Amino acid sequence: MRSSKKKILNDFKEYLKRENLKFTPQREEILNEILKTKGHFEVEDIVYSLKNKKKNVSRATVYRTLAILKDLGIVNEVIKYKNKTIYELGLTKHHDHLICVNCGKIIEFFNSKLEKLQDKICKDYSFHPMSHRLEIYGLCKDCYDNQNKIS
Amino acid sequence: MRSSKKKILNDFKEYLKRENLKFTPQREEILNEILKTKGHFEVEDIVYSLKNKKKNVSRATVYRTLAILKDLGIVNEVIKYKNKTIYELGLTKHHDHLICVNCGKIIEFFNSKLEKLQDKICKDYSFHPMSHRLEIYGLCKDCYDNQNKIS
DNA sequence: ATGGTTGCAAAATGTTTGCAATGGC
DNA sequence: GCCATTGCAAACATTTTGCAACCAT
Repeated sequence: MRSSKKKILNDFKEYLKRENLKFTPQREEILNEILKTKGHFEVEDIVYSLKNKKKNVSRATVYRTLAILKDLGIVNEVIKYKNKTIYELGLTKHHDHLICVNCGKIIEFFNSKLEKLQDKICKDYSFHPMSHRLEIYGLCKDCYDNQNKIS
Repeated sequence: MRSSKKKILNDFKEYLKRENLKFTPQREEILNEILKTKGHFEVEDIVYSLKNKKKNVSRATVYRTLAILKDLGIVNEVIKYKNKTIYELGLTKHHDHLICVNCGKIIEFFNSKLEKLQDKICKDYSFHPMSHRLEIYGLCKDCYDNQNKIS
């Protein structure tokens, strides 16, 4: 495993200590829940899972903890979709998304040329990039084939 | 002018007729306001401008009209930033965005190499692209300089 | 006159915040 | 014991919606 749960937990604890924050059961539960989630998630997912497990963690605490985890880089905001924020575990290698507008499938990809080209563009505009998000919308192979079969 | 205001207005009227919708003074005022805006805008900008001109158009109507204009392709949602939607006139040539996380400034750019590279990537994944959105977050020159001045 | 449209206010949604009680360290 | 943290509810911000009056066609 690239980054073990143990290591992440330690990073989290160290970060909290460094920032003079406290390691609480709630924060631990939230982190655990996020680590269990392999893909994308939103606040409500975490609240719901914890409630199901009879762990009492308030929605406010989830929001507050996510803010910390975001600062730490353990989670990233992926996108605001339908007025709500979607997060992902930020430990995986950076990647972009191909999103099928028909079936909703999300294909992840990474292309270093693309990354370099973006850096060059930023330089041209004297812009100092911190992160980026590329979403390409269209039809995945299956949906494209199906569509052409029918018509 | 690539697409005159007159033509857009006509497109709008035709679309409304086709969809069995009505051309109302409010819809005309909203469209005019949007056409006057050269760059990005949000709902509040439109509401505020119209109020200043003593044109009585409710916020609800602005939202409802924007939904129509979005379907028609006259406006596009650019991003959801800080939980609010930012729009732009959708008639301009395709471009991507550099977004300053400090001052919120949005810089537009277009790079044909980038477009071609994306097409290639899609081909590699047998994905048939229809549109895309690239947002690069970071610091604009001014904010970057200011930040480094202080510390 | 018919049926879409409007403004309003209320509701819905997602997120943030003030505060008293709690609990890490 | 200090001070960050928590849960709660209230506050906020944006967007959506129900409804009665209205108006474009």
